[in-house]
Amino acid sequence: MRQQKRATIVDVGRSAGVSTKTVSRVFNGEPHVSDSIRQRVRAAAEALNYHPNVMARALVQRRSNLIGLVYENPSSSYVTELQMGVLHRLRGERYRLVVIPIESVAEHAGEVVALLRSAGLDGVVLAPPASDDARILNDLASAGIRCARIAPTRLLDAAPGATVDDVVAAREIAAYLIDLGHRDIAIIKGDPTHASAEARLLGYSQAFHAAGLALRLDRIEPGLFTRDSGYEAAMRLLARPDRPTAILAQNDEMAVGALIAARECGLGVPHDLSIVGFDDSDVARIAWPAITTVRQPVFDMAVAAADMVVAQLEGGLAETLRAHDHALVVRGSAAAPSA
Amino acid sequence: MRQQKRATIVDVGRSAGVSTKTVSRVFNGEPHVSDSIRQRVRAAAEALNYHPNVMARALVQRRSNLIGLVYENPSSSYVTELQMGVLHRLRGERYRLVVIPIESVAEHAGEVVALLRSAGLDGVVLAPPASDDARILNDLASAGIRCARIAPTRLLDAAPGATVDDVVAAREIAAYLIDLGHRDIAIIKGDPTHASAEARLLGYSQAFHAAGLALRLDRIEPGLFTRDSGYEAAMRLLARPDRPTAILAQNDEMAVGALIAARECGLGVPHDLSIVGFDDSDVARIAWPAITTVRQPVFDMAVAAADMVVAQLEGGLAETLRAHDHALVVRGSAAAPSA
DNA sequence: CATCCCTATGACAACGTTGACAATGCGAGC
DNA sequence: GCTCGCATTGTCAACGTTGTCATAGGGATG
Repeated sequence: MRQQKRATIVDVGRSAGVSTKTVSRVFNGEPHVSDSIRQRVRAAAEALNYHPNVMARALVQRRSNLIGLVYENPSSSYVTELQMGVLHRLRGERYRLVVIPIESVAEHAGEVVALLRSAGLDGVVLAPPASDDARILNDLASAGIRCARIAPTRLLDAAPGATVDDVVAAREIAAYLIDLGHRDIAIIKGDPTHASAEARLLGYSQAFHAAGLALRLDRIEPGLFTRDSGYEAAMRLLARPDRPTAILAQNDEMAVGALIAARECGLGVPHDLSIVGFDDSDVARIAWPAITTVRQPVFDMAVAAADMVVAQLEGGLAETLRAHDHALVVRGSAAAPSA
Repeated sequence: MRQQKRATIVDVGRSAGVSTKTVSRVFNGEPHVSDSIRQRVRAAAEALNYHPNVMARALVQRRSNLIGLVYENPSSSYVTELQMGVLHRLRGERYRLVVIPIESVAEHAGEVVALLRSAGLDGVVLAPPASDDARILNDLASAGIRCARIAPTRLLDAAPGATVDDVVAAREIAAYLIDLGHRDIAIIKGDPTHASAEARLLGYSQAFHAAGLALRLDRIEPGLFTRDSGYEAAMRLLARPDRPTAILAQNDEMAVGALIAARECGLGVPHDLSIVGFDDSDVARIAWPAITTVRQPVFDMAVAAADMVVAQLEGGLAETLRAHDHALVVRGSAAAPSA
C-alpha cells in the first residue's frame, strides 16, 4: 500500500462541491462556513485521506512554526534540562522544537545564523555561550528570527532572556565552604568563552575577600564545563604536594569529574576533600556522595525563554528580562576540613 | 535596523541581469552556468543580502529536510544518548533534527503520525516503544514518511532498524549474578508497553532455568524504566522480611533508583545487596558504586538508524536490520552474597 | 418596499522556488 | 559551408496553500 498522490485541497473541494477557499476555511476553523458544508468538507477530506500540506501553508504564511534550541555541549545534563523545559512550554502548541548543536560558538559565530536560516526557524532559544554572542544577536535581528536567551550576561537590552545572578550564587557557595572552615580552596574554572565562567569567578573572589582570603592564581585550574575536563583539572590539583582541602567546581559536571578523580587518588569525599558544584543538575543528585551545589532553575529558565519566543511570535509582545532565583543546596560532598 | 522585505530570487535575477532560473542554478551548485555569471549572481545576492527561502524550496521539492526523533521518556539518559547519536550522523548534512516527545505511545498511537505530518517531517527515527507499534508503522507508510527503528522486536520486516539481542543480554547479566552465588534474586521490570521488558524477562528466566532456579512471580516488581519507579519498586522489595540478596533492574535508571533506595534503607551496595542494571547508560558510570550492567550501544544504534533514514531519503536504498552487540560491563554494584 | 448590512461562498492572485522544455550560440565534423 | 551536438540561458507552469476582494442572498430597518 504505497501512498497514492496525496490529495490536495483542490481535490477535497471538487469532491465536496465547494471552492478551495471554503475547504481552507474549514481546516483553519474560520467562521462564515455553514454547518452543513463544514460537515460535507470534513467527510470528503476523510474519504480522500486529505492532510494539509504544511510547507505550502508555511510558504504563504511566512512562518514554519519551528523553534530552535542552540547550544554547545550536548552531553551536559544542563542542556538536557533546557530542552525539557522548552519542550514543556511548547507542548500542546503548534510549534516544534529543532535542536541545533554548535561545535564551538566562539569559532563559528558567523555561520550560526546562516544555519538557522537554512532550517527556516521562526525563533530560537539561545543557551550559553551563544546567548552572549553579539554577532549572533545582531544577525538574528537582521534575519528577522525572534529569540530569547538563557542566562545572558551582556547586552541585556539586545534581546529578552531568563537571567540568573551568577555572581551572587557563586559568592554564596564559596562563602559556604569558607564557613565550614576551609582556607585552602582550589577552583576549577569553566569554559572561558562562557561569560558565566568569569561571573562565577568574580563571585568566588568576593567571598574570599570578604573572609580576608587571597584569590591565588595558582589555585585556579582551567576546565571546559565537561566532566572530563573536571577530572583532568582535579587530577592536576590533587597531584600537588600541597593539595587544597576543598574544590569549587564551576558546574556539577566538573564536580563529578573531580569526585571521580578524588576516588582514584584514594581520597574520601568529603572527609579528605570537599567538593562543591554549580547548577544543581541531575548528576549532582545521583553522584555519591551527592554534590553540594547551587541550584539554578534551568528548567524554569528554559520554560520562560520558550515562552518569550512564543510571545514574540504570537503577539509581538514587549521584550523583557526575567530574573530567576538560585538556592544553596547542601548535600554530602562538603564538610569541615579534617586536619 | 529592522529587516526590509527579504530579497527574493527575482530581485537577485533582476539585479544581476539574468533569469531567476539561472540564479536558482547558481545557488544549487548546478552545472551549465558560466563563471562570469556565477560571480555576478553571487555578488548581486551578497549586495541584496539574499537568502533562499527554505519553505518555497521545500514546497516545490516536496521535502523539508526535517528528520524526527520520536520517544517517550524524555528524562532518561537513554534518550539523550539516542539524540546524540542521531545528531552525530546528521552533522554536516542538510537535515535537521526535530524532537517529538510522546507522552504515552500506547495511548496516543493513533495521533502520533498526524503529529509528524503536521511537522512536515521527511523521516523519523522511532525509539521504543514506538518502534514496535504496528499502528504507527502502518500510518507512517501510508503517509510516505520514511523511518528507522531503534531496538525493534516485532514486525521485523515492516521497516529497517538497529537491533540488539535483549534476550541474550538479559540472560548473560542474570547468569553473572547467579555465578556470583546469588540464589534469591528479585527483578524490577520495565514499562510493560515496551516489548523489551518482556524480552529481558525472558532472558532472565532462561538463565534461572539453566541454573535450576525458579522464576518466582512474587519476586518481580513492576516499574516504568524511570528512576522513581525503580526507587519505589526497590523500596517495596527491601521492606519485606525476606529481602532478596540481589536485584536485576531492567535498565540503569531503575538501578540508580534501587541504589538510592538501598542507601536509604541503610544497606551497603554491593555488600548487603547486589544491584545490576541494563543499557550501560551514562548514569551507570556516575553512580557510586558504579553499576554493573550490560552495554547496549545506544549511540551506535542511533547513528545506524539515522543513517537508514538518510539512505532511504537519498537513494531509496534497500531496507534492512542491523544487529548490534551487547557486552557485560562489570563494575562495583554486584558481588557475592555476604550471608 | 427599498435600503442596508452581514453571512456565506467563490474567483483569482500571490507566496518564492524549481522542473520541464525551448531557444540560442558556438565549435567540431563532414 | 552545413549540420550536429553540447553548453548556456531563458520561459513558463507548477507546487498547495491562504489573502484580498467580489458577489449573491437574506433578514432587519426605515
